[in-house]
Amino acid sequence: MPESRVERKERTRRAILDAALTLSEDSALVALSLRQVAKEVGIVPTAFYRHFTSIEDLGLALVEESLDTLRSLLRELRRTAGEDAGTIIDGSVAVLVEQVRKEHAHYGFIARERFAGPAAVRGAIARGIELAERELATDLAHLPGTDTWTEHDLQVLSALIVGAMVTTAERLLGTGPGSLAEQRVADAARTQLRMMLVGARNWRSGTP
Amino acid sequence: MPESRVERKERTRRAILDAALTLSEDSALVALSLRQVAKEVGIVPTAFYRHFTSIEDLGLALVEESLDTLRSLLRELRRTAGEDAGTIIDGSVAVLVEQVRKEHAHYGFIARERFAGPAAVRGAIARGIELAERELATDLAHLPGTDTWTEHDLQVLSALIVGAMVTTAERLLGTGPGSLAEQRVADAARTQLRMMLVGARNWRSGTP
DNA sequence: TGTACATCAGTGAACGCGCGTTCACTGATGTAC
DNA sequence: TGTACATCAGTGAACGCGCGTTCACTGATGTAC
Repeated sequence: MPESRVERKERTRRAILDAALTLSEDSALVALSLRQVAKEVGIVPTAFYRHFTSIEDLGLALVEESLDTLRSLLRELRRTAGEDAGTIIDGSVAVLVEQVRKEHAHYGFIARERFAGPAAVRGAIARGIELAERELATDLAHLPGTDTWTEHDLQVLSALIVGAMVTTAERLLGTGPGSLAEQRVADAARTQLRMMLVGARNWRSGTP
Repeated sequence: MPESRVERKERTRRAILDAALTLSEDSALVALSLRQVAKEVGIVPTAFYRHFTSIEDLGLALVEESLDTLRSLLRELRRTAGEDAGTIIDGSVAVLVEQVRKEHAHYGFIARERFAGPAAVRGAIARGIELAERELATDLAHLPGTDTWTEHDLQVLSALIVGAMVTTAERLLGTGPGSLAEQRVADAARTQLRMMLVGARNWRSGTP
């Protein structure tokens, strides 16, 4: 049974998105040209318009699917929780490494566009990270030992942890899968999370 | 006394660097064109070649002076140290806020090019941040209470602190000078440093 | 101090190139009867 | 099942535009004597 028209169209659309991710890999979305993308996909430049109204439109689609990937990471991280602190830490770092490996194109895209992208893209990424901070703050509030914490301190700790995870993800992007460097980054991340955990356990809100 | 030829040349060179920083502000170095820069400066495109051999050459000059700014921040931070922990934290955050305000163009440039820039630029920025991590690790080793720490743990804590400072600087870039948002970011940074300090004080290397 | 020459930052015309976008088209797939 | 028509992903020529780079130039500043 041959490919239907909609299947073929979807396949080309997917190829355009993948080509855009590949081509922007060692530069930025803003440096991408419609003709480059079309050439990489193997279609004529004008055929691009059957799938996207402009390069900006393509960029927004990439942001959306990259943020989807980010949201699925958050879901996966929460799914892993529930055990004791040490297990949560090891499990979370393992999930982070695995997800960054599996969707490295999306995470690379987010890292690149977070500050260098168009204003709309930067805003969307910032909101995605803020969402992660708020969700983590809520989770932290339900943990034992945080009943004396102010909401503000929970939010600040959450931002610290998310920031460390973002930095870890960015470092992972610079290492090869299964490499010694990757193991060192993952190991440092686990130690950092443990240090923050020790800090949190000994923290009393209101202490100067 | 009229401007000498070398003075005038230096002034134009400075104007080109400033125009490049301004024009790349809401996009990236890669999106900058020689003709745009020349127009902004008020010279004819070909006059650009009297000062730089290419846009890439201009980019490298911007990286160098941005990294100089980063190094002067590190020097300033170390100069402030020597007092008790609370004073060090308040002083460091104050210095960071002040420096990011004063040289926001350079810090913005670093934030943008850190992941989206050409490989040579990304490498230079990464080395600048690694240098900060190593220097801080050395400073931490000379502090009382860290004698039981392994070198590895000192390095990891250092990376955690530098990462939080980098994230703080990036957040400051998104706030207005003297704004409420700026105060909130500075306040969160102080609290985060205190939390990490509490973690460090209760940390024992080798603890699982 | 005055003159003759050298230097060189900035000019302006010209080039070939890749860009986004328009338009009329082709021909395979899908649908109505 | 067969035919006639509609849809629409992809084609190919053409356009005007901004780009980096070349080249010969101008005229003010600097230097040698």
